[in-house]
Amino acid sequence: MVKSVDRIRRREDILGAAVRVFARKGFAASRVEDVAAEAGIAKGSVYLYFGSRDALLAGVFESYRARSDAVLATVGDGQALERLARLVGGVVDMLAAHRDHARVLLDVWASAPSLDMASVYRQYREAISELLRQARAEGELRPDVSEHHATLVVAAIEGCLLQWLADDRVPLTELAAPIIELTVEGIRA
Amino acid sequence: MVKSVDRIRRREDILGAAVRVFARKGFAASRVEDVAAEAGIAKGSVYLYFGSRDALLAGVFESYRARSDAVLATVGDGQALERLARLVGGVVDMLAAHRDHARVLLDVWASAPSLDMASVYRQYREAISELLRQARAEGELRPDVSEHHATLVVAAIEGCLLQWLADDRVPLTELAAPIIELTVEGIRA
Amino acid sequence: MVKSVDRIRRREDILGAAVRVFARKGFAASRVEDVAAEAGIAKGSVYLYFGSRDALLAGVFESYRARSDAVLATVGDGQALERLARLVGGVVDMLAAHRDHARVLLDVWASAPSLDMASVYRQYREAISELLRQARAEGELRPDVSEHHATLVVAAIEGCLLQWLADDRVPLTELAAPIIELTVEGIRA
Amino acid sequence: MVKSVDRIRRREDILGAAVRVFARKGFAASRVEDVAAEAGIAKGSVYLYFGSRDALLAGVFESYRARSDAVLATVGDGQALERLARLVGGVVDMLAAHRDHARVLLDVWASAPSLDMASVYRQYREAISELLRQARAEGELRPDVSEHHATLVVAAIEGCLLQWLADDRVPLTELAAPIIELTVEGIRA
DNA sequence: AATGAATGAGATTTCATTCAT
DNA sequence: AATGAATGAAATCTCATTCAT
Repeated sequence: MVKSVDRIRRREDILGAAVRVFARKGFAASRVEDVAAEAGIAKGSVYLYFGSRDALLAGVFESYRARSDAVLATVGDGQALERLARLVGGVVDMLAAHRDHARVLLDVWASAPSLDMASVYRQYREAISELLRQARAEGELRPDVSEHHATLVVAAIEGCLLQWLADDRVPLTELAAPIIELTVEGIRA
Repeated sequence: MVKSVDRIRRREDILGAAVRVFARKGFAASRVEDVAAEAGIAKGSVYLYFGSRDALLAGVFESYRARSDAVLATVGDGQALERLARLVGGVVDMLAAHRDHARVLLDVWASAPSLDMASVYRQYREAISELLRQARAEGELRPDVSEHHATLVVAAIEGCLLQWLADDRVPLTELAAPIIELTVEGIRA
Repeated sequence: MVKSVDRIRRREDILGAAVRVFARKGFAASRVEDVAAEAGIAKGSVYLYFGSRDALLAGVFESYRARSDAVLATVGDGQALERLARLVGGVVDMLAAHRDHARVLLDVWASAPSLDMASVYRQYREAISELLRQARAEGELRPDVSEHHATLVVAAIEGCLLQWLADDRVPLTELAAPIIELTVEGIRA
Repeated sequence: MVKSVDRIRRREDILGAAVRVFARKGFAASRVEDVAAEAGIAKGSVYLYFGSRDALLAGVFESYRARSDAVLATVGDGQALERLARLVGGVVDMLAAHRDHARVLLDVWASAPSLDMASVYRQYREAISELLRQARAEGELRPDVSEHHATLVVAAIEGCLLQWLADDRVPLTELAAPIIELTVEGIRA
C-alpha cells in the first residue's frame, strides 16, 4: 500500500519535472537526462516509471486530459448560458493555472500525432454544442446564432491561450470576461 | 542573372518540399534526406541553399511572414470595420489556401523558440487595434467594446485554424463569415 | 551446519535455474533477473550466491566439469577397450541426460574464453589415449590405428552432441552404439 | 557499375573485419566500433552496409554458407565412396583455411538462434546420406553400416573442428586422413 | 538473509553535416 | 553545382550491480 502510493507519487514527480523541462526547452530539445535532473533522480530511473521518452509526453497529455475532463464535469446547473459561461471561465482558469502544462500541449500537437489533440477540441465543441442546444430550447438564444458557434467559442479560448503562451503580457485571466461577453452574452436572445 | 533566378527558383522548390514533408510528418520526424527526396535532389544539395535543417524551418516561417504581411497590406480602403472584415477574411482565406504551411507553424512554435511567433500575433493585434481605433473615431464602434478585442479577433482566427488543422472536417472557409459576424459586425455601434 | 546446507541447496537451485534460462534463451540474451525469476527469488538475491552474471556461467561450467569428472572416474575395470566403450557410453549418456547443461556449454565456449573448454577436451583425449595405450599393450589394438584416434573418439561424441543440440530429432542415445561400433570395435586387432 | 563494385568490396571488407574481431573476442564482447576500427572506418559507416550489429553476424553466417555450399558442389564424380572422401577432405580443408570464420560459427550457434546452424548440419548429412546410398547401390558398402553413419561422418568433422578451435595444437589438416580412414575407408565392403 | 528501487556506465543506432569527386 | 559516402556527436535505452530497508 505504502509502496504503491510512493510509486504513484514518484511517477507524478517525474511528470511534473517533465512538464517544466518541456515547457522551458520544448520537447524536441529536451533530453531524458534533463527531466531526470529536474526530478533529482538518475536517467535510468525515469525508465522505471515511463517506458520511453515519448511516454513522458503521452503522460503529460493524459494528465492534461484528466484536468480538462474535470473542468467539463463541474459546470454545475442553472440556465444553459450560465453554465456555458462557467465552462468557458473554468477552462480559462484551468489553463491559466497551468501555463507549463498548456505550453507542452503545443509539443503534443507538433510531435505526437498519435496523441489526439483533435479529440480534445471535439470534446469541448460537443459539450458546448449541447449547452447551446439547451439554451435554444430555453429560448435564450438569438435565432441567428451560427451553427458553428461552438467552434468559435473553442477558438476564442484556444486562440487567447496561444497568444498568452507566446507572450505572457497577454493577460489570459483578464481575457475570460471579454471572451464570455463576446461568445456567451453576445448570443442571448 | 539567369543563374540567380534559377537559384531562387531552386530554393523555393526546396522550401516547398520542406513544407510538404514537415506538414506530413512533423518537423521533429522529418529528415533532411526526406526533404531532399521530396524535392528530387540529393541530400547534400539542400545545404547549397540552406545552411542547416533549422534554416529550412526558418525559411518556412519567413515565407509565411511574407504571405501574412501581404495580406495585411491589402485591406484596401473604406470604413474601418469594413477593412477589418476584409482583413479577417483575407487572413482566413490565406490560411485556408495554405494548410501545409499553417501546419508547419505549429512546429515553428514548438521547436523553434527563436522564430518569433509572438511577433506575428502582435503584428496582427496591432493592425486590428489600429482599425478599431479608427472605427471608434468614425463612431462605428459600440462603446462597451473591450480593450482586449483585438486579441479576441486574433484568437477567433487562430483558434479556428487550430481546430481545422486538427480535424479537416472543421470547415475553415465557412467559418470566416461567422468569425466576422461575431467579432466585427457584433461590435458595431 | 544446517544453514550451510541450506546455502548450498539455494546455490544449486539458482544454478539449475540459470541452466534452464541460458539453455532456453542463450547466455547473451539472458538477464540476471530472468534467472532470479526462474529460481523464484529476487534479482538482488542472486548476488548473495554468485558474484556476477559471469560467475553464473562459470558455475554452470564447474558443475559440468564435476559431472564429466565423475563419468571419467567410473569406467570400472576390465580390458582397456571395454573400458573405453564404457567411457564413451557413459559420456554420451551423461550428456543425453543433461541437454540444457550441454547446450549452455556452447555459450561457455562462445562467450567465456577464460572458461577452459580446451582443457575439457584435452582431459577426454588423455583418458582415451591412456586406454588406447593399454589396449595396445594388451595386443587388442589394430596396429594401423592412428595416433590421432583419441581426437577422433572425442570428435565423434562432441560432433553428435552438436547435431543433437541443433536438432533434437538427431537421436543422441541411439548414436552411442554406432559411435562405439565405429571408434572402439572398429579398431580391435 | 564501378560504384556497385566498390560497394560490394567495401561490404566484404567490413565482413572480413567482423570475422576477425568476432573470432578474437567473441561476438558478445565485440562492439560495432571494434569492427569499424578493424575495417579502418568510422562506426557510423558500418551502418551504411549492415543494418545492425546482428546483421554483421548474419552476414558472417551467410558467407560461411556460401563457402560450404561451394565445397558440397565440388565433390566431382567417380565412385560414391571416393566422392565421399573428397567431400570430407574438402570440408576439412575449407574449415582449416578459414579458422576465424569457423570460430565465429560458435557465436552464431550460441547467440543467434534465428541463424539456422541446424540446417547446415542437416545439409551435410543429406549430402553424405545420398553418397552412402549410392555406395550401397554400387555394392561398396559393408552391410552392417549404421543408418546413422552420415551423422557420424559429420560428427567426426565437426568434433575435430571443435577441438582445433579450442586448441590449435590439435592439427586439423592432419586429421583429415584419419577421419577419412575411419569413416569412409572403414565402411568399405 | 532478502528485496527491488535506484544507479550510471556503456552500447546501439541515427542523422545533420561535410567534402572529395 | 551536384552528389552521396563518410563521419562522429549525441541521444535513447538497457541492465549488471549496489545498497538502504
